[in-house]
Amino acid sequence: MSTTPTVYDVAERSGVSIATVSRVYRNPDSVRAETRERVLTAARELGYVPSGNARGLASRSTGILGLCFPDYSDPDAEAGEADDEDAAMLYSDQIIRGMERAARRHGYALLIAASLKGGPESLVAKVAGRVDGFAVLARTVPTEELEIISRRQPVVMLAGPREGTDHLDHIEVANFDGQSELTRHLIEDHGLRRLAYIGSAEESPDVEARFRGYLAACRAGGLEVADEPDLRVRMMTQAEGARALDALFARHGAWPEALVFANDQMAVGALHALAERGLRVPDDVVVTGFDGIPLSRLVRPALTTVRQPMLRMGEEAVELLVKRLSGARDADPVSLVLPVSVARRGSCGCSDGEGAEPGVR
Amino acid sequence: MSTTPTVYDVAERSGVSIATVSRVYRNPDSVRAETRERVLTAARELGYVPSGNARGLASRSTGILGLCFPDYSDPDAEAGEADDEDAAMLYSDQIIRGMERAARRHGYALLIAASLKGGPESLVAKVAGRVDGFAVLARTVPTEELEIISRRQPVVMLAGPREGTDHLDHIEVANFDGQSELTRHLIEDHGLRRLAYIGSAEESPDVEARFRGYLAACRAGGLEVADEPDLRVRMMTQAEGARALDALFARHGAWPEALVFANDQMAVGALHALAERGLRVPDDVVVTGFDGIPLSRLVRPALTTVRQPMLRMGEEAVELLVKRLSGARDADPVSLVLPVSVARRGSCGCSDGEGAEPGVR
DNA sequence: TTGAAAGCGCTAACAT
DNA sequence: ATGTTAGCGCTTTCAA
Repeated sequence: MSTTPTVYDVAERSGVSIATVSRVYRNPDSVRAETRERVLTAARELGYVPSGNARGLASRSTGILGLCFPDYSDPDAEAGEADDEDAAMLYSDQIIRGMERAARRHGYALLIAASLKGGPESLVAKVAGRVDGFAVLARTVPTEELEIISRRQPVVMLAGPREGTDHLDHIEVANFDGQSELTRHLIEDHGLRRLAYIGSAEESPDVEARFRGYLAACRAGGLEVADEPDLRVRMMTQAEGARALDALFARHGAWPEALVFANDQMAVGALHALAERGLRVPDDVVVTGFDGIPLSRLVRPALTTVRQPMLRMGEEAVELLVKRLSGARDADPVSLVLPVSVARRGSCGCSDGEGAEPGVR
Repeated sequence: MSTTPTVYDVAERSGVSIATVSRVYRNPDSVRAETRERVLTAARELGYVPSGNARGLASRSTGILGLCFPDYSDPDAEAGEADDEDAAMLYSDQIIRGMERAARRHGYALLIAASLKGGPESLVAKVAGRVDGFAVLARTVPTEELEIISRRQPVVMLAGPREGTDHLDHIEVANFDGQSELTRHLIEDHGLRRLAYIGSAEESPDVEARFRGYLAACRAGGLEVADEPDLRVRMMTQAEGARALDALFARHGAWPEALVFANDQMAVGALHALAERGLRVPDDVVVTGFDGIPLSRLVRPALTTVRQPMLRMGEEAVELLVKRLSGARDADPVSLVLPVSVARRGSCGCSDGEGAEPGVR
């Protein structure tokens, strides 16, 4: 681990110029085979590895794509080793996976970084300075900052609404459509009329879109509903989902026929709490979620929910970036809305047997 | 997205030297507040973002740690959207998570890349050239190549045996101990004597270590066992786990009292297949796994298994790298063996109620 | 096919 | 507190 060999060392040892050494790596065919071997041998003997930094600097490109996502670290979470599945974390895991896969196909590596505010050197700047283009999960970075950076390099915004970032490529999921289709299913196919919606206090645009989808379906179905969710929780966790029941019990005269949760975590928590109270799902009350996390298939009854294609979101993000990087730099901003699908399972009264559920009884 | 502003542009616009611009970013306090503001303003107006490449080149460090892992892309896997949980993928997800978390704590970002062989520019070289240090999942990269690279920068090897990489830092999990403790539990605490071990055809060192742990415990318990697993499957998937039963049925005169699988996936598959055959677990036959994937808690009966601390593995890897990077470059190679813990659950006949199993009934 | 030389954008002494 | 000046290790014309 002494000194780091450079092109000069390799050049000297193999008796060629540094230009030739460079060529051997960038465009092997442009060098006579014999020379090439000589260079490669010298490189191996010296333990030479090209410096990505120098390369990037000279060629103005890094071969790296980036992803910035929010810091989900949960103060409470430190407790258990094998934590309970955190939806947000699963969410970003999937996106990472999707991006990595697609990036690899295109010959890129992936740089990931969770937000963490610091001096003038914010997270994005760090990432931005090291990649050819990157994706940002909504609400990770001030839009103003993104505006500046996107003048330099392709940026694609993931999830959230487009507000204030019309100049950026953008990918979102059909939250509105998904929730409204699910709600329509409850109303029309199951004939339910007393629904309750449990959303979150924090005004996440995605969650709001879901609620609006719910509202639209309710109204289309002739139900009268307030402009506000029946309940807003703080965290969208299982625990809060379970607790939500108490709040609803306390508040409602008429117990609803269906509990429409803004995500799966809460719905699963509710499922659990309902069981403890001796209420049966879906017979006594219908429960639905949103996201389609793996757990939603595993609980009994399996959770009716809306599946989000998060892996695909990561892949699409990379496709968009790559497209920009190979020419279409000044094309108009693209806005993709990925379709979702309603998974009709046991918790709304649909058959529990949609396909095999391998390994779980 | 026209030309990219540099320190020179910012310096000129704010009437200072490039050195001052640099200082504003690297060490804000060393610049008079007024000057700093002027620079920052100019930078904002210009849309300036420091080039990570130039920085890295000049300062000989990137602020990035890396991870290379195998390409798990499964030819068959393209089928289902929300695939069935792939153990290998979960494995690397966890490590990524752990590394990202720890890296962030230390102010590093994380560069991830799955293997993919190419010309003289192999994956590692690409990663290596862009990070201050990195971790490699065993069997991702030829040891020879690692040998060369590790002369330049810290490398830590994850999982696998240490063979041929004694000069590298290394972290592994106590596969032997875990499997032997689990086996001991079956023999001593449950009084079982006819066990069958299902391993894999591919000679993964980790899996071999598990088998050796099994053997050791069997012999310590006075059982006579062959030097080979009772069965070797090709893929360690749920499907193969289920199929393993047929093979065992066909081969054995005496049906074993316990099926000891080399991982959870297979064990879960077997659980399923046993249920279909009307065999009850653990009454008719005991089943155990290895890994402690989330699914292992969710199946019924819950799977007795050995939990691997993969998240922690990622964290420890970063700690090791950071330590090397801050001085201890020439210290002797470290070899960590992370302890595992046996999760005694329903499938071996232990109480099914180890702690709450939130949300699942 | 190969070499010479001019940067790429920044940091880090060393001056002032 | 701020400016000057060398590089950092590579890619890339332009010549030979």
